[in-house]
Amino acid sequence: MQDDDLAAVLRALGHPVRLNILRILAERQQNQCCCTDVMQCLPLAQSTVSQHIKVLLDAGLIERHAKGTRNCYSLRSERLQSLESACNGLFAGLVSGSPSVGLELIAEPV
Amino acid sequence: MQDDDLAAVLRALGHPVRLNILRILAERQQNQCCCTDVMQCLPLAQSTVSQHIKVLLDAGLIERHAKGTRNCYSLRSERLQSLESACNGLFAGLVSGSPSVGLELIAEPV
DNA sequence: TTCTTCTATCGTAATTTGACGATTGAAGAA
DNA sequence: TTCTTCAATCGTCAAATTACGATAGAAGAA
Repeated sequence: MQDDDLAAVLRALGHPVRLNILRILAERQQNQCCCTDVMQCLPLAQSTVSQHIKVLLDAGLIERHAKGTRNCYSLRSERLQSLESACNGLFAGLVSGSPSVGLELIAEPV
Repeated sequence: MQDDDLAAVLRALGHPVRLNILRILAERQQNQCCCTDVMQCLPLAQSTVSQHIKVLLDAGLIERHAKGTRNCYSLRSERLQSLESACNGLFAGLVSGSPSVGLELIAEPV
């Protein structure tokens, strides 16, 4: 995952309401979950929820699929997985002290 | 790590310049790294770099220690570690579909 | 002391964010 | 058809973000 992309996704995650929306979607992933469902879990206006959903959509963290008269949302798990590995790479780089080199240099330092 | 805290830290991470600053600090963690050092790695004005550093400071991701006439910065690794585990918890919750319950419920679903 | 360096902060401006109500249009229901 | 529901989008507003140059004060160096 590219650096700007990682930053954009982290920024999208950087709001408590959006973290909650992701958790709400995760809880109901079996059932369909539309904007109203999310809205009823949050003390926010519909337009505000829709706006937060759009941020998550733009970050590629969730996807929309029309279901009759409603729009249903679900997590994009493959995107979450690549985010997870990007985060792991970031953290590993930050603690190892060599963020821009591969792991082989840890086994065989120059 | 609290939800608002996690969101605040993720938001602090959500800018490519700040990701770079963290990596720069990680690279030089042995040596001291001051604002000017960071500045020379980035195409930004000193005041802008200082501002980004402040965001990272406020998020608790780095710490400042005066070193003679300069201020040196270093990563707060214990903070990074708790962030890492919070992220792992978040991702685990999102993929498992039960973000607000403990892992024991995965072994013994109700 | 005076000079220089470092850097936090101030002031400013443009842009973005986060919230809201209102509107619009699509899709079923009556 | 008409009515209702759902939800994206628009317009607005206040606040925050991101960038910059300028300033100020602290700490060494000369």
